[in-house]
Amino acid sequence: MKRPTITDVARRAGVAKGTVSYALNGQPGVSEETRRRILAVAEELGWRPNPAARALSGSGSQVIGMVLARPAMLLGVEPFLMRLTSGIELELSRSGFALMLKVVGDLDEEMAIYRKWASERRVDGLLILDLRVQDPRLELVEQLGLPATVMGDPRRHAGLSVARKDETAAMTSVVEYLAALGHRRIVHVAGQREFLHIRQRGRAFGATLRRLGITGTARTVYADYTLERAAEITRGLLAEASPPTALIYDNDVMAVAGAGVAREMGVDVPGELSIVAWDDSPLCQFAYPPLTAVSVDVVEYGRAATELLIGVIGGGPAGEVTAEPARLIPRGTTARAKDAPGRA
Amino acid sequence: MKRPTITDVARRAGVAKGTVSYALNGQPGVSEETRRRILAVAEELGWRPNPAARALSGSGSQVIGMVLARPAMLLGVEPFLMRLTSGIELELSRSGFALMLKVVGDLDEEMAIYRKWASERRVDGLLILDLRVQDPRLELVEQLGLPATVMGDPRRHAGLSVARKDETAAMTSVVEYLAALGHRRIVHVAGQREFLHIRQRGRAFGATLRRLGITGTARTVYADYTLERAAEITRGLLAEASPPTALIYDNDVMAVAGAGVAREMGVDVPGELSIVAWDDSPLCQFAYPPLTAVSVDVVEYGRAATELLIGVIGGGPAGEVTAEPARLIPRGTTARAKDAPGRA
DNA sequence: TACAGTTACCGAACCGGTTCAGCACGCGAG
DNA sequence: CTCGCGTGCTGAACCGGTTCGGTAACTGTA
Repeated sequence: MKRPTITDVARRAGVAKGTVSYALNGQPGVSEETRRRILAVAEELGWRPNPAARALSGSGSQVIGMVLARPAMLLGVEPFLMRLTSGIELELSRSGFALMLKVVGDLDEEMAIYRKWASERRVDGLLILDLRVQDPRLELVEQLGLPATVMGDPRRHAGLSVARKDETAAMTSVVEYLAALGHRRIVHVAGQREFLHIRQRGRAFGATLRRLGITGTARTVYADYTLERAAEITRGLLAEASPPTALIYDNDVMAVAGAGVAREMGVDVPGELSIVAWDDSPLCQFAYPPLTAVSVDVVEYGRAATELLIGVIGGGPAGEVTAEPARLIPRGTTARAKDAPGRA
Repeated sequence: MKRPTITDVARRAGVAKGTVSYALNGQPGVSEETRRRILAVAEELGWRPNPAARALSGSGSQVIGMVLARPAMLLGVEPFLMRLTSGIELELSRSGFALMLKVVGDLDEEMAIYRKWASERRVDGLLILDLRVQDPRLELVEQLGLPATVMGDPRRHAGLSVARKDETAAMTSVVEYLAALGHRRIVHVAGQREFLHIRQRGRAFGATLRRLGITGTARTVYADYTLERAAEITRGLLAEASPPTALIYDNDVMAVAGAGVAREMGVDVPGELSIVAWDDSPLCQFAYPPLTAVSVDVVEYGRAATELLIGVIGGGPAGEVTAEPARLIPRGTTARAKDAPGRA
């Protein structure tokens, strides 16, 4: 009834343990015939490797780790994460790796987990999310010697792999789109300013406006990703003497909340106010009116990042990938600005 | 530079490996003085246990597993999952366990993972989600001998722990609430009929209606949790000759989609149509109008289920917990039925 | 004082793999 | 025929813990 070990296979096949190990791992030093026989016996006995034993004798644990450092309240509202996870799993399944997930409250706890995992050899590599502007994790991880893929676009990345996403190009296209609709008073209701990708969007937002010669009301306001703040900010903006005619929200749920506030205040969307949501999701499609959204193939992004990581764990060099450019999907929340000058 | 092992600690403390092991695990057979000395040395050297070594010599892996069998499309739209995970982590952190997460496409793959994990001793226990009406997983898991907590309310549970949630009481209170508002034409737009909790809600829905003497239009319609179906169904219902005056959705995102459809069709919410969402979330609060919702403390539910599991892994008997009763939180999407008879 | 029982510790086996040194054998070259 | 070398396999050490049998020293009892 007990699970067969490599010793059982060896005995049954009439060879030494070591030989079985070589055969099962496709290493040289075993004749083709013996290898076939060993594989047949292993199959027959239903042998499965014991990851603990493997991990103990130097091989990795076949596990990659991912830590989410977000207040519990914020976790639920992000479809992004689950879709990313789907993508990660896609790649993990092919390579037989498993995913260790940890949810913590802040960056310090996250780094404590990295230290723990490293010292316990719990994971072979890390996926690093939610890059900060000055991110202490990169240095730590490099110092710990753990392979990692950084998801985002860091300036310095200390020999780690990077899965980039071009926030700048995406934001530029959004602003250009709104500008082409005649919007001049545009506000970017952003997520937490600590996040690098948010900062990058903010910069691109400002830069594009300047390039297009749009000045004045246009600005970025940081909302820390909570819906409370997003609603509050939107309320404030719409109550201004000369309110914005277009709002860009850094995620879909904030956008829904924002649209709600507009409606509550009697501001017509998209008649008087255009809204763009970042990160398209089913919610965007089925809200009313359906939200114009910036769509990124998050699943593929997660998959590619994981592929990169597995490559490094396998001994390859650190690499880079860049996610496919985001696409702006116009739906029902964007329209020509009410006060737009007629087409030139 | 290498990480200290138990042997290093033993040498440094001048005792045998075995003694160190006993001391570090708080087992008897070591004098108080020696124990203190060993602990001091371990601390000084920064010793950390190697989980692989522990797992290899009989102890568990200190990991619990959770498999999500849902089509990738459905994953993103469920705040429920992330909040549940927060609760799970709460308990795992105290006990030093880690969470292994796997996302698969269907129940067969899920069971394959269970077999794999069991044979590889990857996990010490399982959290089983999304209970089906006839759920083949329960038997499998019992057969594999893996401790598990079943989240839901199964008829038979084969010696496994159960974390119950009283769907019946919750649904009953929702129906009573709507009935008290004068609603007679109520439809329950349900999730997938395969899920046991959905079925339980459906039954409770019907039973309560019968008890209250409400018959006719009232019924449950299964929407499979996709927003497409939910929107489509809502559209169909509202187009009927005698459309429902109240809709109960099995999750918050379907409810938002439903409210959108109503608006699109010119049906006033809550004037002409009341809407209740299951699983309260920030989205419910900040949608407009804010959604009346059934609120469950999902975080605590996850925590309690995990506590139960850890108990069983620690050798305790299988147990049961029941989540705190759901609370109905009236917000802006429910009102007195338009055609309600005056108060008696 | 002799003996049994306890306490505190030692030493070794063991978990299930990986890896390396070494050995036997066969084959081609000289 | 002998030497040298590559091939194919063996046996053992090793990874870092846990656990168990054994034993020396100490304690209590008759």
